[in-house]
Amino acid sequence: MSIEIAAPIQRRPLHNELADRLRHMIVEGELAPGEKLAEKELCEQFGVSRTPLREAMKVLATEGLVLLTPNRGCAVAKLTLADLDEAFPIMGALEALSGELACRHITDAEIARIRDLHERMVKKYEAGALRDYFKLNEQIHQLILNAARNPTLAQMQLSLSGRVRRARYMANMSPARWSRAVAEHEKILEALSARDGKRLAVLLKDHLANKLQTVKDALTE
Amino acid sequence: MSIEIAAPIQRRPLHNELADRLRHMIVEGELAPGEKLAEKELCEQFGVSRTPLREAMKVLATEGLVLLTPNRGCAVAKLTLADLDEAFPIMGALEALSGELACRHITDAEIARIRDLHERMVKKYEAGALRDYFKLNEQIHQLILNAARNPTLAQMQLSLSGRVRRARYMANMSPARWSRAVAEHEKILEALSARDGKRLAVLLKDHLANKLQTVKDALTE
DNA sequence: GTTATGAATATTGAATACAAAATACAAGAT
DNA sequence: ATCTTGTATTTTGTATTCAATATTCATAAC
Repeated sequence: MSIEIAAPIQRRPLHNELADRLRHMIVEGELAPGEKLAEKELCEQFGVSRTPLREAMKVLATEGLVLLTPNRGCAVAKLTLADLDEAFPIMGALEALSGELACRHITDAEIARIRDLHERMVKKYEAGALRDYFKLNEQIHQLILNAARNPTLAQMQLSLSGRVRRARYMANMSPARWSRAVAEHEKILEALSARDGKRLAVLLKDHLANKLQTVKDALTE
Repeated sequence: MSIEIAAPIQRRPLHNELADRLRHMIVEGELAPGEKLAEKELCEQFGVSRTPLREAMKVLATEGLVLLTPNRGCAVAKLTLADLDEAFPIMGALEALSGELACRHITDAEIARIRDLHERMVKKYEAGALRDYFKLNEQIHQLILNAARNPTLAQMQLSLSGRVRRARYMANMSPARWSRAVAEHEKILEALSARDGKRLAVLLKDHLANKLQTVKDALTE
């Protein structure tokens, strides 16, 4: 008998696959906010029937990415300023909590990993590579979230950041704000290294509040 | 021409109605955690076809009330101790935030309303009417949440409390814990009246932490 | 020209039909 | 008797069909 464990054959329901694909398309901005999503069209595009597509839509609607209006179809949810004003304080509170929890649970190896990402992120900042900076930034926040050891929290945070991500605000962040964000990250790393949960919570909350201001500035111009 | 506006004829999709009904049944404990939900059976019970039922299930699964396993159906999500340990700190953080926001926005009339509920709640405590106490308690928290003027926050909080509500822990709250909870509510009302956001945030967070302990005590006996 | 009306068309909602997978069960092998 | 193995049944996943509603567009009235 073999010791090897055969990898299970990957088979998943169409509605899952569809929900993932559509979620990705919405979050990444491939489908514009407000865009009408006609069932027939999407079915042809994905080569599936309406049943699994409609099931996927219900999921996305529950996640707040899509708006279903009875008898008149489905549209990508718009992102209003009010939405951002609502979402960011929540994200701030959740990040603050995850910071506190992370300080209790994080290992030295995880901190080292974050420090590594942080240093690479700073280099991207110095090089003015905003796209790469943003990516590393996200990874750092993700690792802190993982260190909190609270999957429910991680999932909620992920869901919220998916919603606001579409704002695509980073594209026009002012030099002043960018430099400030980097400075904040420096302090975040410090607090995390010292495992100072209270301080990290405050830093992350403020960091998110500033991010909201950045987004709003970008959107109102 | 009449000034009266005719009430719109209420027509809603079956999947909405089904999701609401099933959600209620799960949250109120009419469907036990872990219970298998066979499509055929539910369809007959509600007198609908499988299509809208399945759509409703996708919604409930996204909300975390139900667990879908590919090709082998649907079951009411179980509530583990780990789930509670995850959910309560999040609820604490969200309540803290809503407390802070509420202090900024709440009107005198709203505070008066809460004070009224609070006093009635205390009377129920003195009378040992736990069921009524619990109901008023919920209403107070709900009003604070509304006063925060953040629908996204309210919705997330509602969703989380729906999940943990099934624990039905209040049924066996010790006299000591109950008295403590009432004392906490007294201070919560004070802070709210003084519109002391920071203090209210701390009180609500601690209140939730204590609630978690109550639940865990009730479940482990 | 603009607005109102109604038929034709398209789209969504729900039920049914069909396909694929899982479960239950019986017969045979060990 | 227990464990396989194969078959029947049930259940789930997806496609298709039918029905209800909304939209479009042409026509007519003003």
